[in-house]
Amino acid sequence: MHPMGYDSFGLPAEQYAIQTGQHPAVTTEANVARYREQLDQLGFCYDWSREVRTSDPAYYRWTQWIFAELFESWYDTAAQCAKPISALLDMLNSDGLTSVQPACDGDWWIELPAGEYPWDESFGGALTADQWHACDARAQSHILMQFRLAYLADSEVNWCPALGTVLANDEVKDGLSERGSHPVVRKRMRQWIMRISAFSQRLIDDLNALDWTDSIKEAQRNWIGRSEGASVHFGLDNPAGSTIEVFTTRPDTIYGVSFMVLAPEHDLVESLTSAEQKEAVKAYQTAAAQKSERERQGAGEHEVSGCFTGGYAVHPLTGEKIPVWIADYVLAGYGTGAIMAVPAGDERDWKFAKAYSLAIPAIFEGVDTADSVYTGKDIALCNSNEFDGKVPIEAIPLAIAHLEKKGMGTGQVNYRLRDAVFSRQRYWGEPFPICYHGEVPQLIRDAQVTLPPVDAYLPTEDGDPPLARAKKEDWNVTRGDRMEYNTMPGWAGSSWYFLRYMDPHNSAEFCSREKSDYWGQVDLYIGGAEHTTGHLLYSRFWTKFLFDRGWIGFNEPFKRMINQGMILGRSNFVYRIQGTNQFVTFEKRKEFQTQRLHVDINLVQSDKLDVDEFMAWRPEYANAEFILNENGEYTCGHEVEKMSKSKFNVQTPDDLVESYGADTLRCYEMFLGPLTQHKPWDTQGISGVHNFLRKLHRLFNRTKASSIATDAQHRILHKTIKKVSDDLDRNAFNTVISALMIGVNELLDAEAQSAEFLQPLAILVSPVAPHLAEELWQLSGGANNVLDQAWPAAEERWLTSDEVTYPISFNGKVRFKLTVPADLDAKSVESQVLTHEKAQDYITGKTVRKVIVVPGRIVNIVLS
RNA sequence: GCGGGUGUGGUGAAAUUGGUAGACACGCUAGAUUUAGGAUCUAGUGCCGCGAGGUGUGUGGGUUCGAGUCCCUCCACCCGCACCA
Repeated sequence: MHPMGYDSFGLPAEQYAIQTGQHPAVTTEANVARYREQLDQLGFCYDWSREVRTSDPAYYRWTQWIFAELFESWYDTAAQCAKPISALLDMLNSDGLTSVQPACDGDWWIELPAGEYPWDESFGGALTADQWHACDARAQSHILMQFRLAYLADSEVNWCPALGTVLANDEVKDGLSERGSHPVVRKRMRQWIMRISAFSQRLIDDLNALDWTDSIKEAQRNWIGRSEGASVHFGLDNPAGSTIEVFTTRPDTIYGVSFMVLAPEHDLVESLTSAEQKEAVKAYQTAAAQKSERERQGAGEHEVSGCFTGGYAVHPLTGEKIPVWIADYVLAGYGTGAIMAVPAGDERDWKFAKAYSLAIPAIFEGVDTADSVYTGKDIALCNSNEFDGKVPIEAIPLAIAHLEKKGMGTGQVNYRLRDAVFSRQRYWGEPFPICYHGEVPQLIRDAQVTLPPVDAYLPTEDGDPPLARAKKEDWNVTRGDRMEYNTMPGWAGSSWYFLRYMDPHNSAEFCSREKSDYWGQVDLYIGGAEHTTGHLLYSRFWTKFLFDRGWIGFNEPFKRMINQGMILGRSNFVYRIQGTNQFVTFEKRKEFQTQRLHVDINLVQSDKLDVDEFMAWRPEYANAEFILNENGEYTCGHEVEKMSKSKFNVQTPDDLVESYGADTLRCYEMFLGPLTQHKPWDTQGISGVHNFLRKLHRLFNRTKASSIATDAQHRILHKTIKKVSDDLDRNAFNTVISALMIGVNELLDAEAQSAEFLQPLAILVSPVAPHLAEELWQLSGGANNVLDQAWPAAEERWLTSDEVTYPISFNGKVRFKLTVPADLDAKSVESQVLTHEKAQDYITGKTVRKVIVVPGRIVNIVLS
């Protein structure tokens, strides 16, 4: 099966709709037709009866169905398996949460206030059946939401107030929106989220059985980021009885804790902060919120910053008072958003302690940590009571046991992988099959929700997503108080399409079990390594989910994968002066604070921008102003990078097909280099490949029916058959082309003229140059179609030769060549070489220490 | 900083298991042919050297009869993630 489809929801179509007012379905349709034309023109053999489009309601109906099933599922951590929510309900009704551990946030009850739920302040998550029964329907639905695999929760987004919309990281440049150069802030928003983190361990473990490159597997492991350590509770005075939970990979260093740090957004910051510190803390929090995620984490040198809350925690083992700070370097989204700081043993804690003159207790034997930090694991601990004299490898398990005994902590495994935000405030995506009764979301399962028409593809004035523009009667289904206004992200439809290929027209199921059992996993997946931490992880997640629930019989989507290299393009840039609509030429860009923006390469000739076309390109540039160079021109910057729609550096194959033909383009692309390597798109060498195809044509054009092939010609042909077959098997398409070039050159030299003899060559060429191959097949008198012919076999008798030429080397340096009968044994080769007159020149006056004869390959004579 | 990848002529690259480094092309040089050409053909083309020869796969070392290939060291560039407790 060799199918093709379109991941046809997404930003470029939506952006175009915003600019032109045309419905994205219309432009998408046109684009698909265009792609199909190009694919056909290039001679690709896809099974078009299996084509899918993620934006087709008949397809996204099943994307919606999978979402609904995720919503109706929870994860049993004991069984490591996704299960239907009905099973969890049964448990809750009989035992509460006493005998089951659903995957959830460590403090899932934190946003369910004690007053409104049947528990008090000291509730720690151990819900009883009685408490469950005491909840009303609304409360029960909120509790269940904490355990669903698709759930609603607050999450931070890039919010651009001026545009009234949420931006992707891609659309934010230097803290300003790429479009319009407006400020962007971080904002909490109610979002659909996928509980991929529940699958973390399986996503790591199951990598072992996959035939993928080690680099991709390693990158996924790092992304998932398993770390072992302990969860430790630090008590607080205020509010009395409360605790800060931290995760640490080094519980053995707990006696070196001299302060604690919370993320500025941490829930406990408010109650911890003393009256005197209130203002400073507030200011720090505001400053942190105004920084974009990129700025806060990445930008430039990491300057330490933080603020004392005025509050204190209690050390779980020593009972000492420990100051609690907030700082940027602790991330709200990782672990518990809080750390115990051990300045002696952690780089960042050490820098922080130095910057704010906090104590650095010495806990490593013979190491003075006043001047430098020690992060190794080879030195024994000191000043650590029961861990004194032990190296970390011994002390870590001891520390965990000790904390557990005292009830102050537990051993824990943490994963870096975060749950995946599944909402987009966009129009051109799958609508959710969800309506709301008040705050409570409800699934719509008896009818498919399709995208309603809207008057504009922009957010509403209140900042609601575009779908909020649809009036009640615009929706094909309306339920509850309102419909869900968000749409699904791009990766929704692309996470399962390979299953739809197996059963593309099924209107009763996403894919019948019979079909998925028949086809099984994808045997070979050729895709880009740039999807490592996105698509390739999400597909694995959804596959495991569908497997757990019994809808498919395998738990990994892609058995074997080859990562093709990216084709790189040459991008052009313009430089916008920050906060203005003024663009400065490349030569003068350093005189201003600018944002570098991609510009469509079609508007640029030899790096000179056509400013009129540029102004017409997008409405926001209609009244752009330009600062030109001395020649009155606007020069663009340039860079070679991934060829991509979002970088506006895409070159279409059309012109090349026009002047050289589709077969030349196909062959040239293969000839450029190995499949897995990145290659800049450069058409310089295309004439060489074009020449080759013309020579090939000439070879077939001068055939004579009466001609009979010589032995030498047979040897050339069969050598070529073998090389091409072998190289195709190992996906070395670049050397397939050069083997064919060599074969054709040699056959031309050998004046091959027998049409029948040349027929296998036409078949060899058919995978790389199908159009020409068909013509050659006809020219050589072949019947029917070249593509239906059996692949030629290389005959052994033409591959062997009765003679073999040995390179003769002395001390590893090749000096001359010697041709001997192929069946001559090593001993005889040796004596022939040593008695050869040319050998005497090198041997004379020296001692032959050793003679190495590698049969069929080389002879090496070691002299001293 | 962490992780991954890549380093071979002027350029894209080949060398599949440790066995003649630079196949096959592009480009370049010279010549032939042509009204002309960015067409075609012939010869040459890693570097140094008139030559014999020497030298050469990012650097330095090692293993081996033999290393682009294996081991160690360092360097450069590219990609991803960027304070992950």
